[in-house]
Amino acid sequence: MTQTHDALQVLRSRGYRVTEPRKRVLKVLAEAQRPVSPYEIQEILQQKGEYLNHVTIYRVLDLFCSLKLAHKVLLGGGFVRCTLGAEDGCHRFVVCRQCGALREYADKALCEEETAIAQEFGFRAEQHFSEFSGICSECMASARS
Amino acid sequence: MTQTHDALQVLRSRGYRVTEPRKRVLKVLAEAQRPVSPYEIQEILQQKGEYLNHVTIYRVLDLFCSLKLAHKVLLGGGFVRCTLGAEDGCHRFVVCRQCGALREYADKALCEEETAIAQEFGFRAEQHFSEFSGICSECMASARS
DNA sequence: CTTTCTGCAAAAGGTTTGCAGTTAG
DNA sequence: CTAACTGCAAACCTTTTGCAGAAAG
Repeated sequence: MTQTHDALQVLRSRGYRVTEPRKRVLKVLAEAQRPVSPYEIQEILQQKGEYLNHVTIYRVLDLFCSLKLAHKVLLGGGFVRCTLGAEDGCHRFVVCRQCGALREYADKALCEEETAIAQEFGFRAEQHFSEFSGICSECMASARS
Repeated sequence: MTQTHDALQVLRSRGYRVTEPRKRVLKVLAEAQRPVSPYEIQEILQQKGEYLNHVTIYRVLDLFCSLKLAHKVLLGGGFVRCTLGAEDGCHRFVVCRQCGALREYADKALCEEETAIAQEFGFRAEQHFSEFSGICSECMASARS
């Protein structure tokens, strides 16, 4: 995972230390295919026999979010690795309401439209952040509803 | 507020009772210019000398959300009156990161674009829900940052 | 070695549940 | 009157804080 390696570089270059807990949380986020909550991260680690105090996990996630290495997904309330380095200030997610599967994307056109709408309301747009829920192909196949 | 009156009609027509607590919570939501949390609602009511148990507020909000009379805003975690009757399944918000001021809007073009993006990922879009943060005109004026 | 980070204990919020009593219709 | 609703108590889960000891660089 070069991506994980890059993240560690970000830590180092900003003067933060590369520690075992930080590497573990990063790995869980990288391997999770969906947003995971602090306590879920703890459980996942416990299954590998790697214990981390939940307070530590909270603090690591806080740090990661401030460095844009992770992102707090609001629908459901978990955390995900940020997969986007480009398109700054634009984090868009599709979340499957059934299984929680998540895809991140960025879209310039959407940002421009939203910025225009914001201006009509007297707002200056900064962070474009959107989540929308639907159902993924796998869940669509399994549940005929 | 005819809107409040309409909401009471929705309750009645769906077989729910129109009670004092429900009217009070509805009024607070209607008067609030920003998302309010359950405990904030309790405080606002207390200032008017109207006490409600927090559990009741939670249950009223749950009901309102299920009837689409209210909406849970994820940024910040409060609740707002749903101002949209039309454009079903489309709830978009601009939130001021400074003062929490909020505007709700719907936009068909955005929905269509998002639906198309979802399809590329194999998702069928259902609820279009977006929030984006910025800064409102008042906060822009007061803080020159 | 020194500063940063982690773990522990504990507290502080937020949210949910069960049940008895109240109230709307 | 009766089903629906509220209040209370208590449990539960999540998040935060302070401090002493451990570890990175």
